[in-house]
Amino acid sequence: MLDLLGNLKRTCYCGIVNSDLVDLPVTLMGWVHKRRDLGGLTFIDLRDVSGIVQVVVRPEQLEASEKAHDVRNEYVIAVQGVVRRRDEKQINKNMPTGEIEVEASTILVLNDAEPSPVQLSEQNMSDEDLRLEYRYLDLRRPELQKNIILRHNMISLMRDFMNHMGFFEIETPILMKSTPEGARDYLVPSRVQQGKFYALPQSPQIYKQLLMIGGMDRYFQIARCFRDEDLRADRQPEFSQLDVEMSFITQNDIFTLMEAMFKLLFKELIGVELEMPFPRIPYQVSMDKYGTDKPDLRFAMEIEEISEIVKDSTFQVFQSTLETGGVVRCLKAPGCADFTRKQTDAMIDLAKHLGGKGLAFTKVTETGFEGGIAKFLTEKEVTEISMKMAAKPGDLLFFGADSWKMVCKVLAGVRNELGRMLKLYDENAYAFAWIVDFPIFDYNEEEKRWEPAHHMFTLPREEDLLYFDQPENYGKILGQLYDMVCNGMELASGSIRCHRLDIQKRIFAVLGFEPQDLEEKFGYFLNALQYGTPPHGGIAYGIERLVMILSHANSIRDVIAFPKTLKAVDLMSQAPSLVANDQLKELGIKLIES
RNA sequence: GGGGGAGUAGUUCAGUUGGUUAGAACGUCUGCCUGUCACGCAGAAGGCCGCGAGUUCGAGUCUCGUCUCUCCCGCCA
Repeated sequence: MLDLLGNLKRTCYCGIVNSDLVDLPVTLMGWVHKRRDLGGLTFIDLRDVSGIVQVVVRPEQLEASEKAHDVRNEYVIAVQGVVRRRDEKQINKNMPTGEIEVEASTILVLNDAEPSPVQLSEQNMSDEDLRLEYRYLDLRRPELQKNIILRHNMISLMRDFMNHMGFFEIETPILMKSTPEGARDYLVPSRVQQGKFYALPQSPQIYKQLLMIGGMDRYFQIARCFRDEDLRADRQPEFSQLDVEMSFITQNDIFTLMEAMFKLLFKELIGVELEMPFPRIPYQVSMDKYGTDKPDLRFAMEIEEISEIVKDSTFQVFQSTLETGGVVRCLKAPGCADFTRKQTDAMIDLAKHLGGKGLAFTKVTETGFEGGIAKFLTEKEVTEISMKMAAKPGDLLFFGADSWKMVCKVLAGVRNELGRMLKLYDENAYAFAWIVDFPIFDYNEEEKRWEPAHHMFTLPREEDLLYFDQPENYGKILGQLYDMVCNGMELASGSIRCHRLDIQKRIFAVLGFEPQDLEEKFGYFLNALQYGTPPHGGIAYGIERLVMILSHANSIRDVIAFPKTLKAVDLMSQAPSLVANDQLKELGIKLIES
């Protein structure tokens, strides 16, 4: 028999019942986490969002006792009772509320529950697809609730901080014009304007710049963004950004502001004191040392270029690589000379997996190099490589020989894998950095044209403006672009924007935009630039990635209340779904038979 | 679009070289139990071995295809 709540008021959360409340009456409401029925005595672990407390029901309380026998896991109940201190022998040290318990006088069964199709205990978790189908049950897991609440607390702190610093929170449209540069747009058909489509924002980039032109001075938004690209463990089709833009500032102002925010976030949320300021590493330096623009700086291992040393090498792979304009670079795995065949093979597989042709290696011994490609190297080469790499007996050297880009990718992958395997860092460490001075343009070899390396509304460094007249030097034009990275993850990306129409036009010229195309796609924005655009810049943070870092979550799905699978499906609601023909007809849309 | 991993009771998993009736634990149900907290004890129900072909006297096991989930590459200015 189910009870109704009536006028009963909850007086306390389960997880915060403590010894201060001993002998006081409480009314608790929550879910039956676990029932232990001893025949006479019944214990109920009662759970709500705050935690779990043990309720004890004595047989003398006839009605309550009867109900306690009948409840099952996940029933929703209300308990009226008195807080009691447990006897010394009965204290449960594994429970935050283990020193007390609630002696029930009445129990109301507010709702019953079918047996859960998913395992709710953390030890023996059900497969993720099943948990996603029953996400509302999965959300009852304290671990997941913790992440979602951490996310709330973080956003709340961000709002307070931005507000305190004089920013206005302004919402920008969700239905906007499609700009097919960059990621694929999610399109929304218009009924009123048949045959036309809105796009969901990939980011509010253009709007926030227009807000600066509009004189709003300092803007922020917790912005929902949408990208119709394939998913990853850290990528969902919809995600949130802390989007920030400010006028009359320099790159350094943004760094200072954001460092202050991070100091606050880490202190308040996880009690970590971050060291300030974060190191600033030029893009080129990061690529040279770590092979990536999002280096994991929790460990020191660095890559060295040895092309010059092996330029006359008889080793076929090095020779042909260098002849075709490639590079040879080396990564030292300290103390790894005892790697088994299986382990080195695993590294070679990783290299191939990342797109490389392979991975050369050799072991460093007292007398020189041994194994792998040792037999192809001259004594002089061995000496010089040893010196350059500061190699010691017992080390293992990996060599990447390919185009510069590919060597970077492969050795960066190997470096990260070694870091993980050899546990070269403290899991709880945070190594932040600003990566700065990105090039604005990147040459696409296949299509023989220049592409924006990051984004095209960026102000070039003043000293690089002369390169716009020198096509051979387009690649040297660096922008006032910056990323914040932490533990090998890109947390934020931003730039000082191009507020000058003349410079912006030169950028578009390099990218080869046809005037008509430009007008159609960005006309309204370029037009706006000519009416007094203040110097401005900003940054955008991936909210989910930040929560992942703070909570040590392995998957972005663990920090989103209702995430989608890698195929962009919501397993619970089965979105996306087919729609009725009438609905399509109204929109003027006809599906192609396939 | 490409490559790897996974799919067996409600759930998590085991299942040998292809060989009788596919097992365990948790959960569920029934009964007993007044200090449990992974409560205990006795019993029971519960299976399209993802799906479809094929090989075979015989397939959970081998082959091919397919679907789903996952990790990575491409992609993500």
